Amino acid sequence: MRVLVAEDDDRIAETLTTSLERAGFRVERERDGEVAWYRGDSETYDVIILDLGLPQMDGLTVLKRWRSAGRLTPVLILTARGQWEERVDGIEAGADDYVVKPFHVQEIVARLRALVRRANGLATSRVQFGKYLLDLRIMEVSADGMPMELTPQEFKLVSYLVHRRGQVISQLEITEHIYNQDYERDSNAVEVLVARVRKRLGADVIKTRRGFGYALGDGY
Amino acid sequence: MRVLVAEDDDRIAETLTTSLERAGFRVERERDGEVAWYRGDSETYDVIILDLGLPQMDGLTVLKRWRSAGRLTPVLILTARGQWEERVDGIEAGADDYVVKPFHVQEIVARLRALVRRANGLATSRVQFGKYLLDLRIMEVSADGMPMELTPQEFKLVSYLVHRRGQVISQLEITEHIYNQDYERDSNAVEVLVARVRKRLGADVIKTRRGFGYALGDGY
DNA sequence: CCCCTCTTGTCAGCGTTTTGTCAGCAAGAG
DNA sequence: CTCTTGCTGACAAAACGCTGACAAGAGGGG
Repeated sequence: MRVLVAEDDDRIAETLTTSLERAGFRVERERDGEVAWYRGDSETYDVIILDLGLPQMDGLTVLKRWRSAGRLTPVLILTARGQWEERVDGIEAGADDYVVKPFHVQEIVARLRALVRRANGLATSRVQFGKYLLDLRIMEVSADGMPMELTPQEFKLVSYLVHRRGQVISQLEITEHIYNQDYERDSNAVEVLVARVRKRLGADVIKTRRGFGYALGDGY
Repeated sequence: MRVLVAEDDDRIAETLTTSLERAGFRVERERDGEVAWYRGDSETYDVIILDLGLPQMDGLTVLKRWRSAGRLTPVLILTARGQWEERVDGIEAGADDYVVKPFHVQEIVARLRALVRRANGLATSRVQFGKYLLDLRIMEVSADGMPMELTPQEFKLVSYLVHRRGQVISQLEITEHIYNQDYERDSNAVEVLVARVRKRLGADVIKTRRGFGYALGDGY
């Protein structure tokens, strides 16, 4: 889960960052509206948190530009208490949800999860794949009610593959989505991780497309 | 991946060149706006890096000319810090992304990759050619649902030919687009590759135009 | 505070597949 | 017929991904 936090207040941004990272998101932060705009335009995030009062280019403009360029990444906006017109404007500009400052971080996390789910077209936070059930809320994969005891990193990998079911995903893409930016070019961490997941869920859960990447196995 | 770097500052150009080459791009460099325009107009690059302050003809003009001539090659522009209007102008002139100088080279590389992905992916992820279906999402060519098991290099060749369907493509062009910079001028690697694809998909999928190059066969 | 456990990245070694090279051959053009 | 261009099969090198072992770091319990 890759999330962009566009927020100029350092304290807020840091609170968000730590909580989101703890919740398993990969956070990138931007304090300038214009820069935030082009990152949201050129990169693929799973969800974006957007403060409306940004320097350089205000959040509403940023959002409108994304939408008019066809970017459908779910956006959650942050507004100050009492500024209800802002919220209305935001929703009309294409925001998917909003949270009022000051906020509870858990609330943000919950809303983000909901947004991502909705965007993926998954009705619930629980997804069935093959004989397994992936539950995003409790971060668990189970089979017939029996939990599978995945480690956090393994869980991230499975979530991402399930999320992009039906596609082949390169090692680079996996690295970018489940690791923080410090990725070494020649590391076989992903391969090892895949092996570990296979050892737990069965070898055919993840299939290898040599030279291309990985995908969920047939029937998953 | 073929990239044109239009930049008059030697130091910047060299930094870019080495990093891009290390990242697997095939780099061509031009320091003069007018020449850059001509090359971008007559050659086919996968992506172009364009400095706006070029001698002879400024970058914005170059870009506008390409766009009005229908060249859709993704362009990333380089602007100086603080030149906010430049960026807006650039985007409106048809740039796909921009980076502010001074920049981190890794950032450029990441952006280029994103651009190329977007440009290739946005076109269409599934294309029918003859009895075959090319699916970029799962990196597979299939006939009646039966996957054809192409190797990565074979797949790249087919993708490129399909992408430029109806045109005759020289061996040099193929080399430039599907190999990294290290191509030996006297190598028959492309011929061998063509032979391998023919062995898999049938001899008439690719036809030879002796002395000129290759093209997709009639009916494909 | 120490010790134990769990997680995770790194590494070296291995088997397999992929790919470039080469030499000889076939075929088209003149 | 000759010359040039492209094709083919064999081979070897390189790339790719898998595995088991190891060690550093995080976290928990005593």
